[in-house]
Amino acid sequence: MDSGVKKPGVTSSEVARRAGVSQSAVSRTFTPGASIAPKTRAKVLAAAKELGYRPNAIARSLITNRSRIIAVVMAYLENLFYPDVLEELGRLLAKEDYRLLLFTGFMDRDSDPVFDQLMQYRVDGIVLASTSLSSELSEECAAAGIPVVLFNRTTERDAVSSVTTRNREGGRRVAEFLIAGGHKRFGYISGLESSSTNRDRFGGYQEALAAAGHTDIIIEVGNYDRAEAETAARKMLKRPDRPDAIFVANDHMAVAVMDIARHELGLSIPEDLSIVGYDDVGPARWTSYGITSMSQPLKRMVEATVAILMDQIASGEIEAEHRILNGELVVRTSARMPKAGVVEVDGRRIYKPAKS
Amino acid sequence: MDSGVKKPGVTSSEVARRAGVSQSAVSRTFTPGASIAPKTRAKVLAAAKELGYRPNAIARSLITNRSRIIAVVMAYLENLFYPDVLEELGRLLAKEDYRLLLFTGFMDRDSDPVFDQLMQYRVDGIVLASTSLSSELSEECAAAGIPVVLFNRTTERDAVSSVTTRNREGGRRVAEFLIAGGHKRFGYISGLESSSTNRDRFGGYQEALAAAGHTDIIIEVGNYDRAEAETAARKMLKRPDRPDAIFVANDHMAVAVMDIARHELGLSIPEDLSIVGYDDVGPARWTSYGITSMSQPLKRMVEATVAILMDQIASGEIEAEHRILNGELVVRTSARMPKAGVVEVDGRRIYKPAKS
DNA sequence: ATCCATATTGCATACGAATGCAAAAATGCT
DNA sequence: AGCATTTTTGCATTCGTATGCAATATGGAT
Repeated sequence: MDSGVKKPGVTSSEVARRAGVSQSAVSRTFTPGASIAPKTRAKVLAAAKELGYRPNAIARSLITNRSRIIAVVMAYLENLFYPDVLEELGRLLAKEDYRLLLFTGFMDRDSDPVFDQLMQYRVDGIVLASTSLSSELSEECAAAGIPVVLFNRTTERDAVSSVTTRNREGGRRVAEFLIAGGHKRFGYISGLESSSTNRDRFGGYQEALAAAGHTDIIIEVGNYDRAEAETAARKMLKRPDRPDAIFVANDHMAVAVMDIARHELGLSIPEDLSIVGYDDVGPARWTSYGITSMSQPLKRMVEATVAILMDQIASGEIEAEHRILNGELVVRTSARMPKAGVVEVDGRRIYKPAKS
Repeated sequence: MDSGVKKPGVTSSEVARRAGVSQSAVSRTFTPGASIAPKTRAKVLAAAKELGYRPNAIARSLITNRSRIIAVVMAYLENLFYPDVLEELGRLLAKEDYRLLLFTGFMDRDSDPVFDQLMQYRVDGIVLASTSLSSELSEECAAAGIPVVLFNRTTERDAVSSVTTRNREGGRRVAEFLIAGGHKRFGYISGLESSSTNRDRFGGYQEALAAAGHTDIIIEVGNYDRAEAETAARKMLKRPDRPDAIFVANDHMAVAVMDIARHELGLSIPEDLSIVGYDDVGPARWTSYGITSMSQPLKRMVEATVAILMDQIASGEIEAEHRILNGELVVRTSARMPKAGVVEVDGRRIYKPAKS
């Protein structure tokens, strides 16, 4: 229609004039708890609709000092786990009437530019699912008084909240499962060595293996990256004493490892080699892979994340809270099955050893 | 440290006082083109650093009437193509000093709440990569004077900009490839029937098949959804006259179709059945699938998208622009190869028939 | 040293909505 | 009807920054 010079932008004052009331009345009409007579309210709403008025969130933020925006920092989206998280986060935040500002695609050292942005937009909260710059960034934000939740990771000083699963138990469970399956030589393809998640998963794995007398784990580094995982797999599987069981730190890498093992090295899975992953993400469920994997209860993790944020925003108190959820070892076809301990729950097969 | 009551928030006036200058000087220090003496600037910067000042983007937006925020609307992220797009978009937008507000996870009819949000936050531009609510939403936004770019889709009335690839040619190319491969019975597993992308891909496929005398295409609907694609594949492949070549409207579904064909129905690919997909997305490249697929030049598509937005924002003119890019048929192992026409470019094998 | 052109600076105001306060209107009660 | 409450309303101010304008400082040329 019009040549679209700029944006028009109907203001509350215009609506007020049109409705024959004060600007305050308009504001109160659009403010949930405010004192406004039903009759006035109706007049205002009518005028607003006629003019196509929508309250300006920017102006509102300026005065309320809340942006109703949550920043989400994710290093990369290649691993489907994160898009899934993102989608669920978006859903829950929308339900709480919050928007999601996404920061992604920079694994570098430079946390500062990101931090600057966060501060500049006065976001009400932050979800940190970035592997690398967690600690520095989280400290800064916490210091600035902005609620932060570390998603699927933690830092030593627990000054900042986090939502994780029992990674150590998970690693232990994987080891028990593989031992019960009768495996003899164990490998581990690690994630980012600096990440808490990786340390814990490996820690539990190593611990349980050691308890069973296996102290020689063959380790390669995958850094949560597909290409690096491929290289790691090649190296590990070309050894004369190649493992007959590999725990891969996440499914994203496990998929790559399986591809290399099967199609490049001609190994049969699980006959020649068992593989267990972590996350229970989409591709793990695809029949071409069927990865036996420690699940992470994504929905509940996201729920907890949002709950913590909402709590802290509402109370103004930033007290670090650590939510640690349980995962399950979902049994599929990528690893040899133990004789006992696999039970069926809701159509899924879960490894649940009797003792523990 | 402090009990974290609320957010402190250093203001430009505080910095001004500290630096012994006016608030205007502070503002100008942080405004790229502004007139400010180097000496003053230095003083301000020093004071700003001391106090930990960052300009308040909210307040700035209020007065400049630009939020430097681009809204991205994506229906779902399950298809890795979209996370990839998202990541690249984030990268390029960041480079232009724009933030990315993500809306996702609502396939429903209700475009209105989303639209409301967009308007309330006075976003400077919108990228619409949502399949369903494209047309309605885009019209509304365009009417409001906000630059909109449809990503990987179009509408009839070309009042709103779009970035797509030659889907019709793509469909045609796939047909030519399959015909050249000596296939006899052709199937198509469609995406959302209402989407322009699906219509075009199928249109080209059908057209080229018809030109070669094949008028009986077996069609099932997959709606770009994995589960539906599985059902579609089962139905199609259990027919006595099952096709020996299937064009699946995107790779996300093609993966599911391959899983069903191979593991549920025991078919060999490409011996018993050839499959061609679209997008050339991550899993298509994984060796377990090796999907022959029409590529979409993601980076260039995103580049074009951002370019259009920046143009329109800068000029204030909203003139619909349609960028249509070329894809290539990347040949892998999921479909029988024709005798001729496959050439190697940059280590990838591409189907490029001599004639056309 | 003087004067002019140019570069800097501060003042005052604007952006659009929210809100404390006091005035006004509506309601309840006797 | 008269008075005490309670509910609504409008006024005026505030949030933090940008910017037009006029005032001032700076630098160069003569």
